Amino acid sequence: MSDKSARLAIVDDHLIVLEGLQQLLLHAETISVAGSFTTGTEFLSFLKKNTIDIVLLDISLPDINGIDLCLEIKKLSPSTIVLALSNHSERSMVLQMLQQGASGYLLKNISGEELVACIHEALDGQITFSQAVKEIMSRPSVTELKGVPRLTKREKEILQLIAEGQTTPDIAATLHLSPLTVETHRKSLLQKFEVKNVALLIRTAVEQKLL
Amino acid sequence: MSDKSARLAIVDDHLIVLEGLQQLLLHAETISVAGSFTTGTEFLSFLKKNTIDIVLLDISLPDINGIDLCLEIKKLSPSTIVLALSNHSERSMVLQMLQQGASGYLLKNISGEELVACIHEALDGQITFSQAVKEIMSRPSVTELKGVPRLTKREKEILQLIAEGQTTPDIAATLHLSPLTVETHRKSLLQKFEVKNVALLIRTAVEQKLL
DNA sequence: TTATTTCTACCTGTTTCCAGGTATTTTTTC
DNA sequence: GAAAAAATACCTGGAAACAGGTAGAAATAA
Repeated sequence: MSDKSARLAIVDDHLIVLEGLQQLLLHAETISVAGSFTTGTEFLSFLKKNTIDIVLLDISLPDINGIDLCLEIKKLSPSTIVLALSNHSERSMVLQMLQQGASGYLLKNISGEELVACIHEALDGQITFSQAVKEIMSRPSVTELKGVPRLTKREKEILQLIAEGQTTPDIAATLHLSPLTVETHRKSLLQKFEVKNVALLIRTAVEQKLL
Repeated sequence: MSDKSARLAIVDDHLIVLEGLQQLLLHAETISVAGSFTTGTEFLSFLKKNTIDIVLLDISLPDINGIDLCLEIKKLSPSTIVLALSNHSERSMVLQMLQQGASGYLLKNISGEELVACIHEALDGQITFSQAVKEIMSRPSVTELKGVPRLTKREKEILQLIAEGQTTPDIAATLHLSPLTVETHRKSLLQKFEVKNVALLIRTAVEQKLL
């Protein structure tokens, strides 16, 4: 970043994590913890009056979710670098955060050196991940492995209605289609999911978080 | 517990949490941190050679789950008090841990004073919860609120098979029953869940974590 | 502008589901 | 030992699901 030590903020509703992070960053004299916060709003109001170079941001906060908060931070102070810090290692979460302008994603099982290294990388303008996240992002997604079918708009719509308990005639009525058309889509769904009835269809759809 | 300070161990795979807890317990001179571990097996082998009065135990560990670990600890050293420490606040988790001999359940958003207070309570032989857990356990369970039907053994069995995509004749074959009997149970399931077809049956069953 | 995908719709026939019962036997529970 | 709950099994009839096609129009991508 620069010559002086970087001003860092921590946002996490767990006191334990706050303390732990501060402890881990104690010996990095290039980084100074300028503040720690337990809610998103708290941090936002602080950010209005102070300059922060980088923020370690817990994704699950009591008042606002990390994705929205990230957006707010970037709106308020585009130069502030956001590093997501989370227990959850779902690809979709990582991608969403990056999309909102985060510069990296760290899991809470990160080590001290790794944490410092990642902060420096982020300050240098790079995108950075903790080791565990790198692995998750590099290996083929579960979606690809499981072969989650890509559904068309109509199919998603009809899947949703099936999951709501609607029968083929019902769905035809709500979508203003011929029941025969609905049956065709229904058949496509069963084929794409490689299942032979709605029971399995619903279960696998739920498992694959499509419902 | 006694006159000297209590020997406490921490088991958590997150370095941040380890550091944070140590920090929070630094000023409690009645408690001394005798060791911190990132895996269950690591701690178990330590416990074989050392005396530990109380252990703060993360439920989600890489090598062994908290419930099994708790049982192992109690087998190895029945006098060691186990306090579960977790991010997850599901009733069932809390109950399972207590059943395995844990003396309490703390969420990671606990404050420093609360943590020390809970440790002391546990050392005094009491069952202790962090504030957030108390609230969860005191209010009526989601199960009761939602009116999750209580299913008979057979019904659960058949529900499971339906969810696996088996048809009535299939189920009859696998359970060596008349298809007509299976149909009767199937009807009971639909009635108890107050749904009108399998699609809804499966969805609500999944939602209520029965599948 | 092709080529491909998606959406639409139809046909036939079998199987399964679902709704409405009734009823006996076995197991629990009180 | 009586009562309640659970498990078994049956019947009828209509509705819906599922399997196996075909096929034209419309939208999208190359």
